[in-house]
Amino acid sequence: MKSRSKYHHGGLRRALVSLAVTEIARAGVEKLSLRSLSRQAGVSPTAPFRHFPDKQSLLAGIAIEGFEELARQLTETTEANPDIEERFIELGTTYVEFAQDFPVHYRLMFGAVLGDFSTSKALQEAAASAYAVLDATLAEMKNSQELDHDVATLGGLVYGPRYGIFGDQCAD
Amino acid sequence: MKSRSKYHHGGLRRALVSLAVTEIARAGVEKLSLRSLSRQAGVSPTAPFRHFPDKQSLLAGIAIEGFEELARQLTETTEANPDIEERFIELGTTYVEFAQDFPVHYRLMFGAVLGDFSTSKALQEAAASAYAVLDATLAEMKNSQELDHDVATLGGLVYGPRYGIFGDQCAD
DNA sequence: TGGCAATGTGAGCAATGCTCACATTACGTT
DNA sequence: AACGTAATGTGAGCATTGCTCACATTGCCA
Repeated sequence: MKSRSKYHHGGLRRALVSLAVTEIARAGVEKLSLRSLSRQAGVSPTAPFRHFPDKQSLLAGIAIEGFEELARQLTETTEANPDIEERFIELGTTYVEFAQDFPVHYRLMFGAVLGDFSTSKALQEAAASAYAVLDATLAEMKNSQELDHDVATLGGLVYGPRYGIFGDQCAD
Repeated sequence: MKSRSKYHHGGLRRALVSLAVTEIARAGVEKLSLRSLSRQAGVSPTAPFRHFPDKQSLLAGIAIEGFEELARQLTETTEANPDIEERFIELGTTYVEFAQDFPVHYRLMFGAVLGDFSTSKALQEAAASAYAVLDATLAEMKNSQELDHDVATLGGLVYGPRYGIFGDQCAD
């Protein structure tokens, strides 16, 4: 039974993320306003704070969603390509396609707009599990090609230092 | 003769850019506040608007300064390396060193935090003249190595599409 | 059925970006 | 040297924002 005047939105968190993405695509991150999102969702200005402690966390949430989607797609191409060499290339293609298909997510993930990943453990984990998919193939290549360096070094060469090129965003 | 109570700041524009850079380095772009900068510069809250039409333009100003500095450094290594092959490598090194030395500028220039370069002609020009330095060497390589593709294509391969990988930031 | 946690509300506060009318200064022209 | 105009800085003020707090409503489980 749904009461006609629904006091509870039902899926506000998801709605906020979705609305935020379209809003950012339309006007840019700097124009994003929680109050505007609230209005669009038909909800009070303070409702978003039940789902995100602050505005930054909403943005982090989008990035997390992006890393999850990217991990999903990378896993898919991994499974679809038994041959390591082909798989390696296809993983690169998948990455670029992801950037084209989810530009807003991509910018938040790799665009240096989120200052410091260390502010969100969930974000770090989401990013890590996406990189893990790549590392798996890298490890396999290391064996089959008898490469000298460890996976971390190889990863640095292939996709650069994780989480951007700056110290404050580097893992470890 | 300088009156003791200086009504005019003298170099407010430069001061604002400089203060903004340190403020961004300390707290991130999203925490940057024009009013805070005014306070630090010892000036009224509306003074910045005499030098920048809005906050975005201040950020664009930082990026412009960055492109100018980068162009300067690239030119320097160009002149210091007669051999084309060595020069090509050294240009890459210079780029990376620039990123390390001017992280705040670098983020604004290549970090997808400034939404659309087309909003500022000055920004486009500053970026273009930095890329021009690279294109010069690319053109020289094209001849000496008898490469088939034109410089624009070669540039795309070497440093990716200009102004980020997204349509709304691409030149032309 | 009762009670608790989750979720949403409304008032309200300090801060911000920006506009406008006005003040002060610098500086080239005469 | 005097003038006048453009450049630069001021102060009041407006709408909006992020966020807090006390309170209301609901879903759900014992």
